[in-house]
Amino acid sequence: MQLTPVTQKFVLHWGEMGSRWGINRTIAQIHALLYVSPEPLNADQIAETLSVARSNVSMSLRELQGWGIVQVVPVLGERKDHFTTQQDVWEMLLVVLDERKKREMDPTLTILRECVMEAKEAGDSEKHTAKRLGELLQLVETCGGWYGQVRALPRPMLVRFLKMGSKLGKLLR
Amino acid sequence: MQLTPVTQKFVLHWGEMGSRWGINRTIAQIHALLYVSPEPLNADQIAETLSVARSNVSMSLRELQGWGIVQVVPVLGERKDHFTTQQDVWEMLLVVLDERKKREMDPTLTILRECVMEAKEAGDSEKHTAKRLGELLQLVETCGGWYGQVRALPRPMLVRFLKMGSKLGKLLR
DNA sequence: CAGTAATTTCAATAAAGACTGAAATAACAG
DNA sequence: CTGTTATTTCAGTCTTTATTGAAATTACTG
Repeated sequence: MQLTPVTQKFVLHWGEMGSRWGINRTIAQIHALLYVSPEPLNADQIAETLSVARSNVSMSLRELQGWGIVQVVPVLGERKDHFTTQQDVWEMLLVVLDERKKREMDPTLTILRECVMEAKEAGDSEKHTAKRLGELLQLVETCGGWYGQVRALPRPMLVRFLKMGSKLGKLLR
Repeated sequence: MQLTPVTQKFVLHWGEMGSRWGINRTIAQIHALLYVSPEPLNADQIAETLSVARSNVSMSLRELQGWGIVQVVPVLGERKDHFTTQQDVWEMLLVVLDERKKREMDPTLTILRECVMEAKEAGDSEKHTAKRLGELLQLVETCGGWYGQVRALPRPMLVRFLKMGSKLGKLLR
């Protein structure tokens, strides 16, 4: 397996972006590779193509499966596991957002609620803190609630909604 | 300067979240500290409170200023620089989103466009790649365009829009 | 059941990233 | 100017995170 120039460019960039968003570079590269690959790949092919250790690929694939964006597919006449990623980009985006919401936003909500409670109990000395954290909490809650609504839209409507863009202003009056 | 339990809890959590999103832990902690502080703080106070080196604080503050969410404020009768962060959480969110769009989304758009072009030029052999990257490009463009629209809404309308949530479904029919 | 292939685990190592402190520079006061 | 205070820079060090490869485990095949 040999990367074409285009694929290589994309894979490298995707890895770079991943690492800026707190995702391990190699994991992001594997994801990119699977995304553009016309066929499912097995772990050895991935390792060879990206020049990383087989064991690293194994762990990374597991991680990606944990995120729900990579899955094993059986390939006829092949004994090794083969892997693909979500082909529908919208679905992929939503799955990632769901997961990050669960992993980062929800715990943040919990902590913020606790902090606001505790700050209120502490009385005057923490009045300012309570106010600030309360505002932050509200923001996170609002965004979370909004996402929940959007998430529940049937796909075509969601896409329509996002493409609508320019009509937003009018719509809201 | 001594952190209260509530503040400490918040600062630590914020630092943790930061690092999951590709933002240096200390930088995120400083931001959190400034956010809840009733008054602007100088670099020495920050260093002492968070137990990090003065020089580290200096670099981190510079980074935060680069992101546009921390600024210097003059304090009467004080010679040292004092720092605050955006008090309005919505403004803060938008500033961060703008910046990440500029730093990560825009370059990604550029690369994707180039890749799609090159893949098309390469003919049949890259047909599949062209299709995949084209779909991804479309997604990123759609999201970017939508954000631009939302970003342009006057603040109150933006908040109203996000709080509306539940009416979204009906609205779109 | 062997025997072989595939995968995973994990201790050791390497690489990347973050932090410090000493020294340089800049800003100010008298 | 000169002395003092404040800030920044950056080479070296430390910490964390990522990666490897050998060994163990698991999954198949005949």
